Amino acid sequence: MELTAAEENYLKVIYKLSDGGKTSISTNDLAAAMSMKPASASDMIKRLAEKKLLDYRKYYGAELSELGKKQAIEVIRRNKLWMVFLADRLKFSWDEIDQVADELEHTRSGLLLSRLEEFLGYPKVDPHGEPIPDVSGAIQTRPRIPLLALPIGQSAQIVSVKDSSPAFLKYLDKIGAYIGAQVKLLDKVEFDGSIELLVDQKRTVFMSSSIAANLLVMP
Amino acid sequence: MELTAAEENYLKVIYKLSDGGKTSISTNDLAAAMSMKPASASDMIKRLAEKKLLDYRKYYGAELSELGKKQAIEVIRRNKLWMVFLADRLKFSWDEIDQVADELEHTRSGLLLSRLEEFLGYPKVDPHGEPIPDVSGAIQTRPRIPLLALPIGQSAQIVSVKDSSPAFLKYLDKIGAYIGAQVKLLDKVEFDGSIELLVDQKRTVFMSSSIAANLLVMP
DNA sequence: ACAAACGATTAGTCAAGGCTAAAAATTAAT
DNA sequence: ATTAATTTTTAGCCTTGACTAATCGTTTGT
Ligand SMILES: [Mn+2]
Ligand SMILES: [Mn+2]
Ligand SMILES: [Mn+2]
Ligand SMILES: [Mn+2]
Repeated sequence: MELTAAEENYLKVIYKLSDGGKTSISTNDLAAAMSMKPASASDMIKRLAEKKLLDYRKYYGAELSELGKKQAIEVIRRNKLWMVFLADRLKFSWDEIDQVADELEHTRSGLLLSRLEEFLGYPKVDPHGEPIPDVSGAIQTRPRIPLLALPIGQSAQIVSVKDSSPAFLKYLDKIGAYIGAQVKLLDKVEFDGSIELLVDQKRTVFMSSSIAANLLVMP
Repeated sequence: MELTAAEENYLKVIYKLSDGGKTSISTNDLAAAMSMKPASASDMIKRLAEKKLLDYRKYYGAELSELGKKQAIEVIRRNKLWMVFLADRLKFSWDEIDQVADELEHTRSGLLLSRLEEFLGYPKVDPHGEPIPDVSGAIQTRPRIPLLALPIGQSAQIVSVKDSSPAFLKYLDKIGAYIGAQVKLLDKVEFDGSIELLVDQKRTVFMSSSIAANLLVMP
């Protein structure tokens, strides 16, 4: 079953919007996430339904089928492996990666993918700290909590960022809060939820709650 | 001027068929080289002419314009850099490379290309020994002659292969005649043009003239 | 309960890029 | 010089995947 690049793009976004294909998504949400018009999304939903990639009841939203889920995960796997290549080997910064990986992810060649994975040393997470699905489609999730949920005085490792905007990533860079950095929550301000953080045992940083809310850590 | 993948594929093939864009090519030849129907090639030629990528007189063939030549060389450059990546880093064998590189070559990102080139160490030749155009489009050709034209007793380095068929490449592998290998022409049989060759100062090989005709060497 | 608002689908259009079949132009053979 | 063969172009059709405008269904506010 050969999917086109457009179909793969839709599947990937549907998967992400619907929390791993578990919940139903609306036409307008899909269109917005794809930066397209609702009519186009509606069209594509109908076609994906015909190909049995999702279950669809008119006017009531779409949900990925098992097959659709499998295909979406495959695309995500390709995307993340290319992300690792771009970040680790080609020294792309976080904010430059996504667009290029969105193109490379559609190169269809089983050999390419397995060789790339081997070349990269079988990475387990992408540059944002998200787990990479393995060859069978299994996604190994690690226990992680929002930085804000960490008890005062406890240390943890930054494992993931929820926002990918250049501004946000640039800020993280500035304070040294990269993926894998060790942090310790020194204090929480009750009033506005802002926090005081020790980064890599070196630097103390004050951070607003809206920033902290986008960081996930592993205690 | 954004070119589609289809347009880039045609330009690349036109360039190669027409000896660097210098001579005019026919619709049928182009169609055959693209594995498409003459009607489709005719269609595309018309569109490329409208975009000033080639000069075209109905019924009399097409020739690349300076602009078209420049674009074609750019595609070839991307193609060859990916080839080097696939061969050197992902350990693809010669016969597995071409199809995948034909897909990767269309990924459009100036940053990607320059970083990839840097990562690969600014290679000068592709895995077949063909020179890689530099960033300005210049192609540095090296003096090279057919193996058959080498005088008896003279040594030379294999720099390029003219055939890319799996069977041929497999044979070269077997006798150790990779790109860069040092060879010495020991003897020529007048009758059938076959030759006796010393490969890498180690092995003596007998080779038919049809094989030898596909090897280019640098004395 | 019904109208208005909102969300989703359909109808119709377009461009790219393939195809087949038919027509036209060129080239080769008698 | 005609005719025949070959090459090239055109005409018409198809699919994908976008769009706008119009319509249809559902949900909400009064
Ligand atoms: Mn994509
Ligand atoms: Mn290509
Ligand atoms: Mn067309
Ligand atoms: Mn459609």
